[in-house]
Amino acid sequence: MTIAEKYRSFFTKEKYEVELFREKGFVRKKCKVCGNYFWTLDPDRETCGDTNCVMGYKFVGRRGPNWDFHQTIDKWCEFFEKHGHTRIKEYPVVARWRDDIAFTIASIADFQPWVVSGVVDPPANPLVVPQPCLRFGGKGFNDIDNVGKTGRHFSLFIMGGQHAFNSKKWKSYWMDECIDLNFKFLTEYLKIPPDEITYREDVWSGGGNLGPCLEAFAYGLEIVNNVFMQYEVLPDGSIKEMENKIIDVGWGIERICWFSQGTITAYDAVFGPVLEWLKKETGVKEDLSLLKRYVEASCLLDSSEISVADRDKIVAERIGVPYEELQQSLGPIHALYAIADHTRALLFAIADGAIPSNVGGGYNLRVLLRRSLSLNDLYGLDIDFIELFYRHMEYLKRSYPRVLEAEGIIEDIFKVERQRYYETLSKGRSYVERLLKRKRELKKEDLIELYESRGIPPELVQKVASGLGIKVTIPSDFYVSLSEKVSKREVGQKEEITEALANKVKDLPPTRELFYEDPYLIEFRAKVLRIINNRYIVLDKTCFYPTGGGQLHDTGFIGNTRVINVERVGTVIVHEVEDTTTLNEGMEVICKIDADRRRSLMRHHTATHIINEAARRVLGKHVWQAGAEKRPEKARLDITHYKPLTPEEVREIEYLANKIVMENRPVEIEYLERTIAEQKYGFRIYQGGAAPGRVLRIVKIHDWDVEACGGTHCSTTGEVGLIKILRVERIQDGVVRIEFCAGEEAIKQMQNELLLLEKAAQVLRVPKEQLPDAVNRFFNEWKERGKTIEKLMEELAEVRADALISSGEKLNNVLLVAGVLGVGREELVKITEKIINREPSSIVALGGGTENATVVLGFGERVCQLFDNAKKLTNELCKKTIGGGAGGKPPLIVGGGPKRESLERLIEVLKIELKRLLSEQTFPE
RNA sequence: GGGCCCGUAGCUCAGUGGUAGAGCGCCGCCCUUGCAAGGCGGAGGCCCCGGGUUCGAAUCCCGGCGGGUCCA
Repeated sequence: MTIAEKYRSFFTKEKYEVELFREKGFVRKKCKVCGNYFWTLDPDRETCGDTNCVMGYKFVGRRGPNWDFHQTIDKWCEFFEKHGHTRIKEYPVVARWRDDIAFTIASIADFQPWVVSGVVDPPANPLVVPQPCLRFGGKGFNDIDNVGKTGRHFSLFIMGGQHAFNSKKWKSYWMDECIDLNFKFLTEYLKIPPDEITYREDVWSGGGNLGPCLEAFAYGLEIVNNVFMQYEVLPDGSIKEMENKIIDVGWGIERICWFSQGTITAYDAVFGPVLEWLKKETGVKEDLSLLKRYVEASCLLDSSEISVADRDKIVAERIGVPYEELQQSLGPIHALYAIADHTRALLFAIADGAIPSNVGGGYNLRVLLRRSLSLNDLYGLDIDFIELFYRHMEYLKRSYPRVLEAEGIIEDIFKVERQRYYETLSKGRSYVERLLKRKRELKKEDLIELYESRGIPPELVQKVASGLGIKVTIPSDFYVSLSEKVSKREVGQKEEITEALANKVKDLPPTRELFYEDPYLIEFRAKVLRIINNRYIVLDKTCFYPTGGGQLHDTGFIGNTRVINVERVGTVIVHEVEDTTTLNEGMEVICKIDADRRRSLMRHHTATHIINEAARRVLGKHVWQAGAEKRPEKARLDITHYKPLTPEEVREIEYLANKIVMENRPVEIEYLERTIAEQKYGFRIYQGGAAPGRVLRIVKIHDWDVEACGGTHCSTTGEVGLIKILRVERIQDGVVRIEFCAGEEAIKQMQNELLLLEKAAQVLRVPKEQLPDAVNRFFNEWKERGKTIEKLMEELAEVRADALISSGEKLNNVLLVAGVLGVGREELVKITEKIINREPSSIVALGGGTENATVVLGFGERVCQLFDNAKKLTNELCKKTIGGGAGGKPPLIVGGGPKRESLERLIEVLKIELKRLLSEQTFPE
């Protein structure tokens, strides 16, 4: 049972009955279909207004105010601005200020967690924001498949966020005024007759909060959900009234636009000229009446419980059109809708700095892109995707100029991804072909393996198989079996330690942070406030930097005890020390940090900021920091980039970074209120991920880089000294790791590298400048020599084989060659091969080996099959005499063992055994 | 963040503990008026790297590097 279900009975009629309902005379009724309570002006109404309850969309063909996409946004904003709201700039769809979600999934996400929890003031109150949101589903595979089919599902949609914040400090409106505004917009702007509007009661929960919500419906479409965040859920499951009560209203901008136009689907209304162009380019013409019937039937089927293929079959039956005919007729237009949606979502995501990838949120983008390509191929649409992206850009830029950020980069990303996709497909195809030639039959496990490890969907397997005349059936539960895997989350051990410490320091005042006041301070006096478990020390002030923001902690001394770790626990800084016997709570101590270590960390941190921007200038605007670590000896920076770095790019980045160092630019620190910082510098400041708190510490390298950062920095770039990139690696699709060092470490590094070269040059006795040529020559010579040796061994084996053949004894018409030679295994094998190839009626048993004993048995073609069990015999004898074993199969058996001294005896025994076996048979001449 | 798959000739890949292979491509010769095709011969391998197990590792184990893929 969900939290919302648990508290459903708590939310009684009174909790929903707003002023408007009383004033206008709304009546509360129970929906005869879904059983939910709803409010309406029409006393005869029996259903709540949800699509399923009223059996479909009822506004199609009904003309409203007829707004296009941009007009919808403008009108909607205009209405709320007229009623005291401030329109704020939308947030990116990539949620960089959050560490719990990859993409912005709702307008309220803009204000979580800092504004919602009351730590940070809202940018305006009340406010509206037409926020682009990405949703890829999460329940299952079906959700994304809805896009294009139901007429209302999008992977990217604009949520018209209407928010009002109420706290001790902030006052705004609550339910009465909210629903009042709501009703005004629906009736006055959207011109919906009042008695067509219904408000359905529901309970909303999310992120540990709970509250009543009223969903507004008209003509079978939910247009807006009014959520009132009012309660928080405590750890014991009980609820309590929140201090910050927030109005979280999400308007479906696409739905309003659709509603205002009365088109068959929302796509027709929203994509405007882009969809027109797509239709013209591809020549796709939809059968309008069939499409209308399809949407009417399809919108009733719950997408999360039924696969799209099944749904289409049901729809086909309901509207009385054969399934195949339906597919053929509507498939292309559905594909166009989906492609228009997916490419729009990709455009926004890429413009905001996301990159398709095989991990994280990037994977969702890859799925969108591949799905678009596959639909394009399936219906032979032959869409020029690059132009499509630019058409979207052209259309969207009026309301969302930031999509232009994708200009120039989106082609390259698309091309790289497209190539990868088709490579995977063609490799997959040929792999399946080979597999089928070997196996003829594929089981469910095979199909799953093909899909999971090679990305070959079962449909493709089926297609390839039928080309070879093989039938492969896809189990109906195929995708279900895939999703059955359970993922476990590991709880960090470290978390538990900090949690235990947190309880022991929570009564202490915040530690004064001297490292921010003066990053060059290395010695200070402080008072010991607390000693915990003879291991942890809290001071009243400190310049020991605690691990954070990717920068490692400082080390040093408190009094004469060594500091080995420093962590931030809430607002208190805790020092972990070796022992505390010389310290007492309350005493004053002299503390000193390891200055060299700190200096090195500062250089590495400033260098990280320099490199980050250098990479962006060299590689493109899509580059964002995806993680970083600064250690005393080196640092690493992960950046988003969609292909591996070339050596030239690496050199260019390194060069540019050092140029900034040499220009000795000032590094300035400033403290800004979060929302002011965002407005002044944009979301680029969130390079290091989510920065906590109300006030942000902004680190600014003059005319170069601005980031919210809690680290210690050099005061000018010149202090970094020198930046040396050590190596780059691609840690996953879309993320490249740059490892580098700065200052003294960089000098050491360069000296070490030079030393390596010098050592190598010395070995080859050439000047280091000639090293590449010399190494190349030596390597080639080495290869040539290997070939010569091979040839000589071949010849030698020939000679030895000759000698052995003439010295062998003939027994029962078979030539028996046995003996011990002073050669290694490889040579023994070669000699044996030569003899048995030349003498079809021969048996060879040779011993040799360099350190260990080796024996090789060979059988000529004509006697071969009579010695099937020779391996077993040899294996046993080897084990017994020389302590090893033997293997292989006739005509060649190889064995060996460590007891070299018993080799002669082994060969003797083998000879006797072989003679015995020979005498038991007769062989023709 | 987690899982799975793959690294062998220039390319696509077979080979699962015991002689490193195939197809395509490349070079030479033969056949042909020429082209296409065919026939014969040949060159071309740190079997990704480093450890370990073993008498013996392309093959098994561990680690690393490189690529692919599925899922949260």
